[in-house]
Amino acid sequence: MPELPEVETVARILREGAPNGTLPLVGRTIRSAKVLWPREVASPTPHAFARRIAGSRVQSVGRYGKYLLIGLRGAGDGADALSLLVHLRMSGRLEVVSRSEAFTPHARLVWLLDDDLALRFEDARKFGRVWLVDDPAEVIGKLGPDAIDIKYEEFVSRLRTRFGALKPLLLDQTFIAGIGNIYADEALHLARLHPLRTADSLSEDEAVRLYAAIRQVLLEGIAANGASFDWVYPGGKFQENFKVYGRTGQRCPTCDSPIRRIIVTQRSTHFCPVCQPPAG
DNA sequence: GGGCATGTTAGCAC
DNA sequence: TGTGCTAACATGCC
Repeated sequence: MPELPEVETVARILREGAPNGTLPLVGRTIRSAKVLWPREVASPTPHAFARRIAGSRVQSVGRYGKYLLIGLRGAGDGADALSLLVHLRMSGRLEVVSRSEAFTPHARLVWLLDDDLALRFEDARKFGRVWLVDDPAEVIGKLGPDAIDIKYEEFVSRLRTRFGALKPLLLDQTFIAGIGNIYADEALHLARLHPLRTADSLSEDEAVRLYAAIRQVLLEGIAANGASFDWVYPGGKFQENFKVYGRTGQRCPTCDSPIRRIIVTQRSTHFCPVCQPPAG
């Protein structure tokens, strides 16, 4: 499921709960951690991870790029601040559930909470990762600015140091953090830029369009609670607004031309050949 | 069975 | 150093 808008939606639900009765995670005490698939614990060792997190209390839930940042206060006096970071990768889901619902077939980690609740990390494809660190920068320190927070001046100054194609650039989390394959394609279409245009070829006007398009598609995605269109993740509505992603051969909503699909750096890339002409 | 999948990383070449 | 290509991670759906 997870690009910036989907991760933001998960963070909001963990912070505030959800209308369907899902309770907030903030304020809960983590009694213990059950590691069902140790390879998803990136740091420290799974044993140390479980030992160190036990007894801590959830202070905050945030997001940076595609990472969930869960702020903890450790157990005991002189309690140290800890950060639990979760990356959902391709198929991760993180939800507060009742303890009786926690141990599903795809549950990879389960944190047992107070009041017979649990925080469940399901991940069919096992690509997800969790970290327990003193300082989030140990994990996210090399990421670029968050794609929602970045200001235009910084976006352009970073853009002007790059020379490669726009599609892989938008997916480069050290350039800008949070954009994935869907929102990259949607942003490039909205900006009327071909995915293989190079960063150094953009005019000032085109750079403005790209910046504005990124903001718009991400904010619309957040407003729609993200996108969901397969077996992985129910909930969001943004898939109903896709203009190009997954619409190969269908009509461009702007100009009625058939949407084309190409492969760029191993990723499916959808664009309108009329609205997004190649450089030339 | 083959092709596809919202992500990231390592190794390699230029 | 920047860029981009390939393979790998592991599983499930169509």
